[in-house]
Amino acid sequence: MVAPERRRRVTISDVAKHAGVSKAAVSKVIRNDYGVSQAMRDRVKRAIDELGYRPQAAARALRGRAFTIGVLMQHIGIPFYAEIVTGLVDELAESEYQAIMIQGGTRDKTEKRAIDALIDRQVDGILMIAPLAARTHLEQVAREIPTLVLGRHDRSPAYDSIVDDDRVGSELVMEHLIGLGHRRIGHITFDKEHGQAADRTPQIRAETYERVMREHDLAGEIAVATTSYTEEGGYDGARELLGRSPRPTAIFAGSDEAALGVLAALHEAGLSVPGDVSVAGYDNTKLAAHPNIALTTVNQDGVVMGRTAGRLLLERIEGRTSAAHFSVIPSLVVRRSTASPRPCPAGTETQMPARTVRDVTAADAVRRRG
Amino acid sequence: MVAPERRRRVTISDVAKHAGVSKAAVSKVIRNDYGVSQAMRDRVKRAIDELGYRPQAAARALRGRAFTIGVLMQHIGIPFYAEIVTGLVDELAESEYQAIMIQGGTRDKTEKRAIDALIDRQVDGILMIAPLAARTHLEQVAREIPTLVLGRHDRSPAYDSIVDDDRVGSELVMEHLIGLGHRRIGHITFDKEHGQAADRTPQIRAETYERVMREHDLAGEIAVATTSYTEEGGYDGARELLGRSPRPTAIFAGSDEAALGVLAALHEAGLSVPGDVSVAGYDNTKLAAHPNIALTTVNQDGVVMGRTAGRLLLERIEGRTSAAHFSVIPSLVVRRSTASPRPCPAGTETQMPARTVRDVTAADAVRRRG
DNA sequence: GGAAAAATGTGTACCGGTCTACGACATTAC
DNA sequence: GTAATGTCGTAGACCGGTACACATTTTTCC
Repeated sequence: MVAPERRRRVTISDVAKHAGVSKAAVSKVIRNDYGVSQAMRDRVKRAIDELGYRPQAAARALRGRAFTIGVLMQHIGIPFYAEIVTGLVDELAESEYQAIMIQGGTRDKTEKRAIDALIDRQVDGILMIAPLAARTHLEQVAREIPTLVLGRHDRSPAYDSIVDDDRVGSELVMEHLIGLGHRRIGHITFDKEHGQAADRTPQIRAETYERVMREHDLAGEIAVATTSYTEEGGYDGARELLGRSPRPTAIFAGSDEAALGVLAALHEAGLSVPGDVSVAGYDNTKLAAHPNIALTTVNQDGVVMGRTAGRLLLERIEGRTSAAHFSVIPSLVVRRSTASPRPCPAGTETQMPARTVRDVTAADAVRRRG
Repeated sequence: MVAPERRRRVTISDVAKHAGVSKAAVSKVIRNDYGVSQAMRDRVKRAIDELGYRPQAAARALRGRAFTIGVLMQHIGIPFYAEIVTGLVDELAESEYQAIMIQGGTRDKTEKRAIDALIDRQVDGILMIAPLAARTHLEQVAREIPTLVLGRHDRSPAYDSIVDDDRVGSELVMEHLIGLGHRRIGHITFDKEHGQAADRTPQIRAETYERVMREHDLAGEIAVATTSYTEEGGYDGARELLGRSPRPTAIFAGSDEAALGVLAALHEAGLSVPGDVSVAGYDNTKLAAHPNIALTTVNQDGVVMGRTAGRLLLERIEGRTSAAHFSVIPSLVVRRSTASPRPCPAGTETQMPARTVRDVTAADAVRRRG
């Protein structure tokens, strides 16, 4: 067997020669530039097809664009991030741009390396999902490359941003629980001491929890456990809240991850859900939807966020200079983990619709902000 | 406020000028090339630090390497893929290479576009996780760029490959169930009719199931439902198996996804797990580990696979031409979804350790194959 | 001490595109 | 008929690196 001789790739010069025109002409056709006759266009396009030519991104990047959008995320295994990427990829599908993902990890140092890697690869735009970096660093990056930050509440005129409206989401949960008749509602949050919190999300959720409690004259029932938004954090937080007397009849965990820990703690304590304690989360992760878990939670439409991100980035690349900030309205997903505090007649299970999603349309869900 | 004037990036020429040497010298230092004195090295390195220079990947790619490994996957939200990437990133951390991920989607066309995108971006190596493409196409890609295919059983001398040893994994499940005393064990598999199956994985699992049944003189009890490896497939398959009389006391679903569907179907039928029916899956997804699900399943060490993939790709890039094929030995994770078929005395729950993972060390888990 | 060998640094042609400047030609205006 | 304008195509510099060829030292060895 002959060694597989690596055949040289077809270049723009090959196409030019094959079509009997100049390199410049081919380039113009590829980029849909001005100053090409229809005849020329057809001719070049035929040559491109015949040779199976595809421009090399690296060469293009050197002078013009790389036609690449870089997406930075801590970890690729997070379902919500996957939704965002789905939306982004969807939006970019019609364009010539390609999305590439890079893992930044959970440490400042590794994230910086990842961001640098994207810049070094000349991406045309960067979508940062919940980055750890300091705001000044983000602004510095944005000065070099169109940047969109998703999931952080600290806006900047230097870059676009998209966030979930955590106020609305938290209100939805609280009004739901209170509407069911709960009064002793606990909350699990976290602060900087317990992990990397470059963002105010937990604060907003906790503040809203307290505000709604007060608005319903339940200030005396406020009970917050400050741990972290992880399964362990939820577990610890739940144990703390359950230790109080009287114990809460409902727990609003700041995140689904934490809510899973809460469920584990309740399971261990021999308490039933929602019979003894109702549980609600935030984020609508895939786990939350599973019938064996059936967690009431808040859904952020990641796909819409991703689509919007793609659109905004393309706009920026096309030259927009003013910053755009979007807030996406979440919706409540009621499942079987929440019910009225009074137990139902023995033997019958709470009859809540298993997967009622009060969805808003994409158009409603996104609203432009000042 | 002054418009943020985009400052020109520091280039190799800037460094050369600042250090008072030639471009070529700087390039040599960067690449650790032969023919540089220690004095020169120090001088250039200082200049690099002082200016904060980082080479531009696009420019490097044009002539030499891009220092980029491309990872193709259907979807970034799959936890097992995330593990692989973790291992890969870990392995690459010491090198100068960076991993970028790209979504291929679930259709041939979108996958092809993604692969082309990687090639156009001049990546130095491609890791394809369970690609859909035909073998000939993969070989064609491998002729251009060092390629490693993960999770497909069809080897080729053109590219390296890493697979889970599905025979061993399936044996582990079956021996476990039979060891518990089960005889009527059903299996859920899928075939090409029910989805994209470029690979023989389901076949191997199903064949092993049947073989082990026969080896234990249980040929008469063999019951296979052919649906798909999805939650819906598991649901449908379980309903089919449960319809038989007598119904199986255990179900070995070909994948965790399918197992989740099985659980849903059992739940709906009012059957308890593992009291009435034991359930085992394959893949050890994150869901399977959750206490509310606690599924007995087979764990493939994705991190080890990723690390191995990284090492093999770097070897290839360095010039290895012979193909390497690795098989990773999985391990059984026993959780609460499996127990002996005879119900325990009423009131006590089956006492199985919740999260016993019989782990093999990384060294044992990977073994080289002809 | 002198020749051969090794070590070190530089000049410069690339890589494959993009893009500006410019020339040739056609069309319209006066 | 000539000038002005517009359309179309090409030449060639350029992007920021790499790597080869070569000149110039320095070292090694008799």
